[in-house]
Amino acid sequence: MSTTCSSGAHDKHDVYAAQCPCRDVLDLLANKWAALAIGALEGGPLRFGELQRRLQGISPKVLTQTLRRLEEHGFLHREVYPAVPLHVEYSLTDLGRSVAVPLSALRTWVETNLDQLGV
Amino acid sequence: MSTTCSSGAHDKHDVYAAQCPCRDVLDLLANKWAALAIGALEGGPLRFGELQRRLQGISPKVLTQTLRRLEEHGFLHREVYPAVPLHVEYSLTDLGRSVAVPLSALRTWVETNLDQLGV
DNA sequence: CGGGATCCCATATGATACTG
DNA sequence: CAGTATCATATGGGATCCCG
Repeated sequence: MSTTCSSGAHDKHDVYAAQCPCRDVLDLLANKWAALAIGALEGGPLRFGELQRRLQGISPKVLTQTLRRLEEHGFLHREVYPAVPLHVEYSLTDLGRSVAVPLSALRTWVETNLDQLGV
Repeated sequence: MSTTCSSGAHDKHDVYAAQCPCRDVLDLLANKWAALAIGALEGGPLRFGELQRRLQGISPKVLTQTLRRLEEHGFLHREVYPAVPLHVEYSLTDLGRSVAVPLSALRTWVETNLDQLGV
């Protein structure tokens, strides 16, 4: 077994444990848009509209939801510049840059191995 | 920009493109159980019941759904041994073992950085 | 043992329109 | 510009029971 599957000792860091908070984090990252949003911010801060343009097909409502959840968990930072017209920038935190690494690896895997799949 | 965000040239391998099949694959992996199931099989073939015990909290219906989808996409193989009682084994294909790498990295990241998150 | 069949709900996702 | 408000839908997920 590669990962901890013992279940019983220290479930707190075992994604396979039912009540492990790890699962919440994994669920947060494992949705249709979170991984894409984080990846889009790897190149530097972006504004709401720029993000919406990059994440093709996302609606403003869903984009807001996604960004808010990621912000609550400390993956990204939201900076408001009070001006007219309004200016808001989203950027990765250290934690966000950290998780961006494995997420990028996954995205890259998909793009690279797409032809192996019957899609 | 780290990944391809140009959108216009070869969207076929750009997860950010709306109609890219990459997205379907990413969505397949990005659900509550798929990544866990693949990880559980990294140590070798497992039977249905064993999988259900490892993926704590999953119902038989959802486990079946998860396994079927992964099988359809070529990530794992389902082998039936006609005997009484019935014996069915699930194992990773080459493709499954391949994608298990980035997925493990993600799971490990979560388990490792859990304390950095307010959970 | 390994599911299939059902019923049901929560939530993620979506399309559109509107506003500070 | 950057969202919020609404309404609608899809589907993932869960619980239970049953069957070969």
